[in-house]
Amino acid sequence: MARPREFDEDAVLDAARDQFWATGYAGTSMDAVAAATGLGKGSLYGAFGGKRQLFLRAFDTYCARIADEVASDLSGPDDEAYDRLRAHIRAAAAGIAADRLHRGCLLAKGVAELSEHEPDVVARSRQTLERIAATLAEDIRAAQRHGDLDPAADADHLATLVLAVLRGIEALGKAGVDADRLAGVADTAIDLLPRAE
Amino acid sequence: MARPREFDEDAVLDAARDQFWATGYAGTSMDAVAAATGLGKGSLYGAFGGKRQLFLRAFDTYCARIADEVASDLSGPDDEAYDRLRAHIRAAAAGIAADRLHRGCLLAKGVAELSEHEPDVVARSRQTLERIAATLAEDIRAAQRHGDLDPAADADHLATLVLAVLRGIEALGKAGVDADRLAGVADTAIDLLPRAE
DNA sequence: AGATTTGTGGACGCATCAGTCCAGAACCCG
DNA sequence: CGGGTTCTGGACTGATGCGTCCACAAATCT
Repeated sequence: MARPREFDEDAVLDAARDQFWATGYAGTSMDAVAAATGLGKGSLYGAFGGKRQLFLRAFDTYCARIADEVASDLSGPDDEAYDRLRAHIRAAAAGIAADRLHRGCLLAKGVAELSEHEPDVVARSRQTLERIAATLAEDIRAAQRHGDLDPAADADHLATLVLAVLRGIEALGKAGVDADRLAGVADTAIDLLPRAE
Repeated sequence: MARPREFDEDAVLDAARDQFWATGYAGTSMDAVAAATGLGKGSLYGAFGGKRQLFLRAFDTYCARIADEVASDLSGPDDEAYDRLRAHIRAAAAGIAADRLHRGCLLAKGVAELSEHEPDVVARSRQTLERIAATLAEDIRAAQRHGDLDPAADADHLATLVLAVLRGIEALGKAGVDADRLAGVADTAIDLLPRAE
C-alpha cells in the first residue's frame, strides 16, 4: 500500500475557502493557499488538481452549508413558521450589518466575479438559491396553513421575493449602507407580507 | 508649449471600464487595458497614475451614469409617478434577464470584489445607492401625492426596500435564475406596495 | 527487511504582472 | 524654424503567478 494523507481534506477546504473569500478568485495565489492551508504545492495539486477545481470544491461546500443553515433556521412546527420567517429575515439583516469588514457572502462574491466566465459557478449558485427559495416557500406555506399569512398569496412568488430582498440586503450591506437602513428593509419587507384576514 | 493628447479621456475610461467589467479588478492586467484602449503604457500611466486610480475613475463614471439613468427613468409629473416606478422595476428585471452572458452590474461586481479592501469603492457605491434610494423615494412621494400609493407609508422605507429588491434581482440574475422568476419578483414586489384606499 | 506505492514540500521553469524609463514624435511660441 | 515641453509606445525590470518535477518520507505487503 501507500503513504496516507497527513491533512484533513475538509480543514484544507475551509482554509482555502477563507483565502478565496478574502481575496477573490483571481486575487488569490496558489502560494497563498498553500501558506493558508499549510500544505506544500505538491500535495495541493495532487489532492485537488488545480486552482480552478479547488475553488469549485470550496465554493460547493460553502453553498451547501448556507442552504443547510437556512433550512435549519426555517424548520419547525407550523404555528411558529411565521415567527421563524420574520426572525430569519431580521437575523440576516443584522448579521450583514454586523459585518463591518464587508466580507459579505462568498456565494455573492464568487458569482459576481465569475458569472461571466464560469458556468459551473453560475449553475451551483442557481441551485443553491433555488434550494433556499424552496425552503422559504415551504415555511411560507406552513405560515399560510396556520393562518398567519394570506393563503390566497402564491407562496413560491412570495418566497422568491423574500430571497431577492435577502440578497438585496447583502448587496446593500457590502456597499456600506448603514445598519439602521438594513434593519428597516427587513422590517418593511415583513410588514408588506400579506397577512391572513 | 507641449504636445497635446491624442486620445479622448472619456473614451479611454469607457474602454477601461469595459475591460474591468469583463475580467474584474484583479483579473485585469494593465497590458490588457492598454490593448483595449489602444494606448501605450506610458500614456496610460502618465494620464491616470496607475491601475488603482484608473479603476476608481472608471468606477466613478459608471456609478454616476447609472444613478443618472434611474433619475431620468423616474422623473416626470406626479400623475405618472406610480407608472414610472412600476415600469422601472419591470424594466430592471427584464434587462437583467436579457443579460444572458451574466455580465451584471459593474457596481455590484466591483463592490463584491473590493469591499473588504477598498474603502473608496465602498464609499462611492454607498453614495450611488443612496442617491438612487433618494430618487426612488421622491417618485414614491409623488405617487403618494397623486393618490396611487398609500400616503401613510414611509416613502424612504419603501424606497430602500425597492432598492433592495432591485439589487436582489441583479444578484439572482447573475446567479442564473431564469427570466420568469425575475419578472415574478418584480411583479410581486409591485403588488405588495401599499396602494392608496 | 526490501519492494512498492502514494504523499510531501520546496525548488524550478516559463509566463505574466505592475510599473518605470527613454528615445523619439508632435505641438506651440517666439 | 528651432527650442522647450509634453505625449507616445514599447522595451525593460524585478516580482509574482500557475503548474511541474523530483528527491525523500511514510506506509503496507510479502
